[in-house]
Amino acid sequence: MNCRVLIADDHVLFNDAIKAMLEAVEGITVVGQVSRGNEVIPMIDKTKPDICLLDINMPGQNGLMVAERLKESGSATRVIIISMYQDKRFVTESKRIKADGYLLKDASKAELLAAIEMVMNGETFYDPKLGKDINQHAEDSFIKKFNLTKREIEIIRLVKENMTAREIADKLCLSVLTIETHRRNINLKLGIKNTLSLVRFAETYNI
Amino acid sequence: MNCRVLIADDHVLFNDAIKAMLEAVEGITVVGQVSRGNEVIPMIDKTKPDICLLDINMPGQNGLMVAERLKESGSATRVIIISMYQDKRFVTESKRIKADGYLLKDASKAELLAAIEMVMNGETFYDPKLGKDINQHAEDSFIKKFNLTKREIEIIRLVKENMTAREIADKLCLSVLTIETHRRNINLKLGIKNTLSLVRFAETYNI
DNA sequence: AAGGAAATACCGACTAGCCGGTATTTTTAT
DNA sequence: ATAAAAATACCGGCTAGTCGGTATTTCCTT
Repeated sequence: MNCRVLIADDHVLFNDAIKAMLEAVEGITVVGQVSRGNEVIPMIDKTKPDICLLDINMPGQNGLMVAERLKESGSATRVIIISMYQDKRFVTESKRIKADGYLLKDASKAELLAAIEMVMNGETFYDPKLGKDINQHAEDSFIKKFNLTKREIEIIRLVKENMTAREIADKLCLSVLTIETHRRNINLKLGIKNTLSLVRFAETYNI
Repeated sequence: MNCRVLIADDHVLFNDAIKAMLEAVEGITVVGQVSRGNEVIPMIDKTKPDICLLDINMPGQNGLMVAERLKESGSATRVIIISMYQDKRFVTESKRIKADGYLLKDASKAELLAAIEMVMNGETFYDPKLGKDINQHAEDSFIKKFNLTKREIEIIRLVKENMTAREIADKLCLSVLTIETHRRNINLKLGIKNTLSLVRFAETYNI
């Protein structure tokens, strides 16, 4: 397959690097790169790429808005959103505007190439790390890695939502003392001492 | 020149792309890539790179803390901070810990190569786009928007580093009661009630 | 059925943070 | 020089969380 790709990210270094990486791949041509949202569509009109790799944060115009306008115009160019955000809101919005893919910057080169191939084949590719099922899998391996129980993980999630032990106790119909014991055990297992560390841990491991 | 480079960024895609881009350059070898802060120094010990390209935001340990520890240990590996932040505070901190370079992700491939060459020649390279007026202005407008004082912002930063009021008091040679008063005033101004909210605020507004 | 793990809940004591306030000193702006 | 803002520090009282422990019940695995 021969695939023409346009890269759009506000970080020129990222653009340059992705271009170098993709151009080493048989069958992929990088036709251009832009770093401002409002440069994307004019460049697409000019170079007619098969796929546009599109960051969300860009000066000039937001990547999702660009993608929406592109799709509304009936363009043949497919769009893969490349984002650092795992945030469900961005994923949901990407699906609403019918973006052809959504990849996290945590993804590997291999995953990017897989996304490009699937999208070229007319399929969509949403990063497997997004969504509930990945959370289930993560939860299983996560439980094993840190020896956390299901209840502990549930409580970690509620702490992450900025709930106090009392609020968590009320929500789960348990004693506040139970919650505090769980938190103590969690802190022991994770080697941490306070709420902020726990929340950061939860964010790092995407609980 | 033959230059061995280690890449450290939490986004694997960025790592993979930078690796591909650098390996196409005569005289540069990528000896490894890591995506967690606490993996950096063990990998440096193992691969002995000439230069480490180091992001600031990484799980496990902050890139600047890693760089500081590296410099303090007398390592021969030079450090170029690669950051999306133009923020003067990061630049200042990079200089304080004697990082060999600081490059924005807005920089181009050519600029990265120039930085690598200068640093290999024993010079430092701080991205020319960095400048006082932008960051000073950003901080000024931030102060105005939330009506925060300089001391309050300083304390917010230390809270973000997970320091207790007592630890902050010791560090600033003030009474813990002073710190608690500042925190009270901060919470009042921002309309928040606890440490987690404060830290999230600080992260959202990039303090 | 039995044993082990998870979950629940409590005790006492401590640190940390929050919340209402007041007051004085220092620094900055006019 | 003066006024205002910022910074500093304290009082009393509260909630929240942490830390050492123990004990019982429920659930799951063997």
